[in-house]
Amino acid sequence: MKEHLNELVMQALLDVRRKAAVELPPEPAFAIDRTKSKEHGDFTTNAAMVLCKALGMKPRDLAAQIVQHLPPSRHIDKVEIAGPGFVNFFLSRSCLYGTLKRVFERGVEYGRSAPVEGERVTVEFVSANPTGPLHVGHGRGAAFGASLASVLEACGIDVQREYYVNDNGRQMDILATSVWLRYLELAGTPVRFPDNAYKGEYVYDIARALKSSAGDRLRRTAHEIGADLPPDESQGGDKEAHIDALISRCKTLLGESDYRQVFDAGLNSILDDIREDLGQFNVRYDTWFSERSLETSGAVKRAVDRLTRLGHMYENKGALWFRATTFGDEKDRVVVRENGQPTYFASDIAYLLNKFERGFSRAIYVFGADHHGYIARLKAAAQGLGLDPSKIEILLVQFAILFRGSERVQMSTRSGQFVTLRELRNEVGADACRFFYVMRSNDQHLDFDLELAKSTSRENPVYYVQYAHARICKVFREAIERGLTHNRAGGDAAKQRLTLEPELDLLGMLQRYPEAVEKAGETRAPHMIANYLRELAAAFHSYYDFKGADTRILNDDDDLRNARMNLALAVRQVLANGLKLIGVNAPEKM
RNA sequence: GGGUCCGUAGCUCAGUUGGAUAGAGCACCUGGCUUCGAACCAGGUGGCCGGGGGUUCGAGUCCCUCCGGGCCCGCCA
Repeated sequence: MKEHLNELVMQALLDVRRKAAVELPPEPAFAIDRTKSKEHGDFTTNAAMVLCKALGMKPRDLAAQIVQHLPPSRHIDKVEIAGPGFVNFFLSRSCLYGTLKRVFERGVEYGRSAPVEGERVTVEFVSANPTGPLHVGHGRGAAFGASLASVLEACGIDVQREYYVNDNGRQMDILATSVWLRYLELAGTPVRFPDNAYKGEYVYDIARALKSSAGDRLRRTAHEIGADLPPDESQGGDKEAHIDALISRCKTLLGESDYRQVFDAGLNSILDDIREDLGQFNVRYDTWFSERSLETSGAVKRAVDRLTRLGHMYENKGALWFRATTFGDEKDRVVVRENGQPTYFASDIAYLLNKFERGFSRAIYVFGADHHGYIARLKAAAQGLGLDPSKIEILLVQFAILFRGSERVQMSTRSGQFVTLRELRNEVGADACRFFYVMRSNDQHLDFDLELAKSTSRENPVYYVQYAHARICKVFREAIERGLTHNRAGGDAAKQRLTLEPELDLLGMLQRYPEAVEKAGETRAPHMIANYLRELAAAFHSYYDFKGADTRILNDDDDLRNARMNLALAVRQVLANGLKLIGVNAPEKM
C-alpha cells in the first residue's frame, strides 16, 4: 500500500512539474506514513511541506496541486489536505476487506516479505563462555537475538543464527582444572581448591561423570600437584599467578591426551547443558562456531597476516599490536601477547573475517551492554581487514534487573549468587520470559518483575495476548458444539457485512501487521512486534466485549456469522504469526 | 577524567528514523457477567517529554551544553 501511494504521489509530482515548468530534486525525499489519528485518514504524506521550497510554492498550494494531479486509485476513498499541508489518504472499504483474503491466502506466511536478493546476514548472539550455566542476563540476549533473527527472516533476509563457542581460552583451562580438582576430591585425593576456580555445584556433576568414565586413571598425589606452587590470594599471594601455575601443572601431570579428556568433559557437558537450556527457551541455532577451530585451521594466523600485510600491525615490548587508533578506536590493541599467545581479540578478528569469507553480506552482533567497548574495536578491525564497517552492526542489550514484587533480587557473579536462566524459566515459564525480555527496547534497562510474569492476571501482558488467541479458539470449539457451521467462502462473499467500527478497526490492525514486521526488521527492534500484538489483542478483546451493538461472532444470521468467523480466524492467524516471531506459544486453551 | 546507554503520567514503558491535540499497562475512582471464556470490556483522574540554548514550516525525536542515573575503560575472558 505504501509503495502504491508512493507511486501515486510521485506521478502527481511529475505532472505538477510538467505543468508548472519547475525543477524537481532528482530524488524527492518525502515520506508516506501511517497517521496517528483516524480523523487524518489511514496514510499521510508530507511531500508538499518538504518540497514546497524547492518548487517555490506555499505548502498548502502545492498540496492542492498534488491532490489535483493524483491518478485515480480504487484503493482510495478520499484525499484531504489538512494542517500545514499534509495530504491525507482515506483507504476504501474494499481495500480493508482485501486484507482478509491476503491473510487466508498466505496463512503462516502472512507478514513475510519476498526474499531480498543479495542479503545474507549472520546474527551472533549469547555466545556465553561455556564455563557455567546461562544466567538471566544471557536470557535477554537470547530472547532478543532469536526474535531479531526471526523478524529479519520474515523480512525476506537469509539469516544464520550463530553461537560463538569460546572453547579455547584461559577461562576454559580454569574450568578444566576445576573439574579435575573436584574429580580428585571425589576420588579421595582432596587438593586445596583455588580462590579463582569455578566453585559451582555443576562442576561436581561433571567430575562425577568423568570419574565413572575414566575411573582412577586421572588420579595424582596431592604432593605432586601442590609442590612449589606460588601462593593463592587467600594465602597472601596472587590468585592469577597461582591458578596459571596450577593449570600448567595439571597439563604436565596429565599429558596432552588426558588433559584434553578432562577439558572436553567440562566443555561438552556445559555446552550440552546450554544447548538444552536454549532449546527449552525456544531458541535455536544454525551454527555453533568453535573458536578453537579458528586457531587449528590457521584462520587466526591468516587474519593477522592480512593486517600485517596491509600495514596495520606493529611490534612493541615483544607483543604484536593492531593499530586500531587509525580507525577511530581509542587505543591500539594487543593481538599476540609477549608470550606468543594470541589474545581473544585475535580470534575475534579471524572470526569476523571468516564471516565475510563465508559469503555473508552483513554481520550482526548482539552483545551485553558491558561489551560496548568492543564496537569501536571490531569496526576498526573490519576496516583494517579492508571490510566495510557499515556491514558490521553491533546491537547492545542493556541489563535486566530482577524484581520480586518491589524487591530487587540481588545478584553477583563473584559470589556465585546468580539466578540462572533455567531457574527463571522454571519459575515463570518460557513464554512469559520470552515476552518480558523482548517487550522493551533493547537499549532500555529492563525491570523484570517475577511476580508479574508469574501472575495469571490481567496485568500480565503475555496472557493478555495469548488469551485473545485462546478466546478465538474457544469460539470455534463452541461453534462446533452448537452445531453452527463455518463457511469460509460464504463469509468471504458476505465480508461487506463487517461494518461496525470495531470490525473495521480490527481489519486495519490486520492490514498493518506486515508493516509492523518490516519496521521492526529495519530498525532491529523486535519489541515492536510485542507492542503490535498487544494492540491487536486489545482490538480483539474490545470487539468481543463491544457493548454498542450485537457483535457476537456466533450469530444466527449465517452470512454475518461466516463473515465474523473469517475475521476472527484472520486475527487468530496474525496473533499466531506474530507470537511465533518472538518465540512465544499461541495456546488454544489456557 | 574519557566513552556509551538512558531520563516521557505516582510506577513500568511505547512513541512508526522530524509531523497534526504526547499514548498504553499498572495503581486510584466509576460502571459492566441468565447468551461466543470477566485471564475481558467501557469511562474517569493523572504531563514544563530532566533544565537551558540551537537547527526549521514543524522537535519527545536532530545538534550543543548542564544536571541526574546504569554500564565500560587490562599483554582479563
